[in-house]
Amino acid sequence: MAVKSIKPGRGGVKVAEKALDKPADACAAQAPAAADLIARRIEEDIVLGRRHPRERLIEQDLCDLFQTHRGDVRLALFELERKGLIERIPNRGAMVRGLTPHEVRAIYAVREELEVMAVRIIPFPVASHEIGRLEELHREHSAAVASGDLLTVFYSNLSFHQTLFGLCGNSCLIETVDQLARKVHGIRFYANASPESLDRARLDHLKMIKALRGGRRDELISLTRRHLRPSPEAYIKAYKQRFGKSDAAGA
Amino acid sequence: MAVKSIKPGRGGVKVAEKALDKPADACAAQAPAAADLIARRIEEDIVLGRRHPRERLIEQDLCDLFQTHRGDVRLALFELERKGLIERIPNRGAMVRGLTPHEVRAIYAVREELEVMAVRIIPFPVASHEIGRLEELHREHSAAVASGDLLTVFYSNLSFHQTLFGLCGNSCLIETVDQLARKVHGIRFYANASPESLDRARLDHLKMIKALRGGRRDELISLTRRHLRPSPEAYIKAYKQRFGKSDAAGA
DNA sequence: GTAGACGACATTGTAAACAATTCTGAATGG
DNA sequence: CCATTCAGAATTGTTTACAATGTCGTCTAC
Repeated sequence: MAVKSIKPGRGGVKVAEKALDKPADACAAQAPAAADLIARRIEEDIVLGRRHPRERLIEQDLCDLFQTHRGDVRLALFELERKGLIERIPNRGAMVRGLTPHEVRAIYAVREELEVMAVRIIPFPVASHEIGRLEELHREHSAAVASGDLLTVFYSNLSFHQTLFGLCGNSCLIETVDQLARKVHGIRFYANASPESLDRARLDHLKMIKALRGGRRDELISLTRRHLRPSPEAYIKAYKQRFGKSDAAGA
Repeated sequence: MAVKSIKPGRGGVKVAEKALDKPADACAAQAPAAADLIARRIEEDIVLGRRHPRERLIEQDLCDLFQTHRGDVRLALFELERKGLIERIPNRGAMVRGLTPHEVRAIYAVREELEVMAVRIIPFPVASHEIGRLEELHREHSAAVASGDLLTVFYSNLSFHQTLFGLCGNSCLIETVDQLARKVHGIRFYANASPESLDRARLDHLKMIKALRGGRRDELISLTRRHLRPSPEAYIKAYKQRFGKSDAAGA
């Protein structure tokens, strides 16, 4: 178990640095990570309800499913744990994790703060083609709502918001907003349960687009705020009905 | 490459779920992850300047250093990439990554928003023993500043802010604030270069404690805001002197 | 009939070996 | 003297096997 050969001669530090010098500048950020895709797929399964809380995630099963080796699956699992979507117990494995009302409230409070910040710093006026993209996504979303295609509803809604917040120009903010949204994707299905909720969301989007066109920032802000409210409430209501009133949360 | 044995009989889904049932409720959140510790150590090295930008991170070297196998090191490297501290190029390896002024500005803007949110929602009045803890950390920080012990300055400053924001009670917010702070730990050394900066930070902390004791929330908020400003400016100034004025950032 | 111990098995964690990729440096030819 | 090619080596990525751990069903003793 001794140290084999710390540096076998050739690759000194100076040389090694020089080795990566060019690519560092040239091809900047791009992550076609293999294991990352698996994490994404599993995350999707979880938030779309295809994998329910408490369900176990066996490494070998996932290997067979994704046609890869355990190294990548393990990697994905660790990442999902870090994101808080699954729980891992050493030597015992991983299982998908549910959210408590307390956590949901906390997350939504931060989401509201950051999404409001995003629309607050969007440079006005917004280019017409950007608004056009939002309108197209809105049409897609509306059609899905009308036809009852919940999966498309989910994804077009996601794209709408990503596009909207993407206008703010602060990459860190965009990333953080996205990250928080992901944490609670799963509970959206509680809010999407009723057709009225879906339609209200649809109308909110329409109003947002109009406010954006009219340059009415304050209206956009209050719309953003209001738009977030129903989801956590629907989830918490369902949670209490299911598990009793053991809330243990206040903030 | 065929499927070996997807489920060899014994461990059915139902049984498997039941297997993890108890621990799920009992031992909740605790991550003594082996690989996570390595990531933490490397991160520390990076943000404390012990590893400078462009430096390569060789898996085998890290294995020898941390006395572990490549699996864990790989895991740590992927996590650090995800956090944005290092850059990984497929088949070529990892190297520590510097921040552009553009990124720094973006991160600090979000930090300001969230840290202000944190102090805004801290339940007042704050318990006396909590303020006592802050005072103790402040004393530690002051002593370190006086003696010029920059490492202790760094860590006691860190603890001070974690304790302060920890008062807000929103776990998601605490986590996100911490995460963003980590991204820019490295650039603090630019701000810490001058003794005046250190002393100003020290005085800020003192004022924060006083505002906290006096229940003057507005003052605490403006202090929090002001406290964040000098660091990015110092970094950007140093960056421009070093690399020229190729800023490419505005927000 | 039930509680506790035992053995088999499923699963995770670790280690080592192998394959693929890419960098380095020298040799060759113009 | 410089560009190109080519072999060697370092490093990463993948596969496999093995060890460690925990769970489940059963068997035995009371």
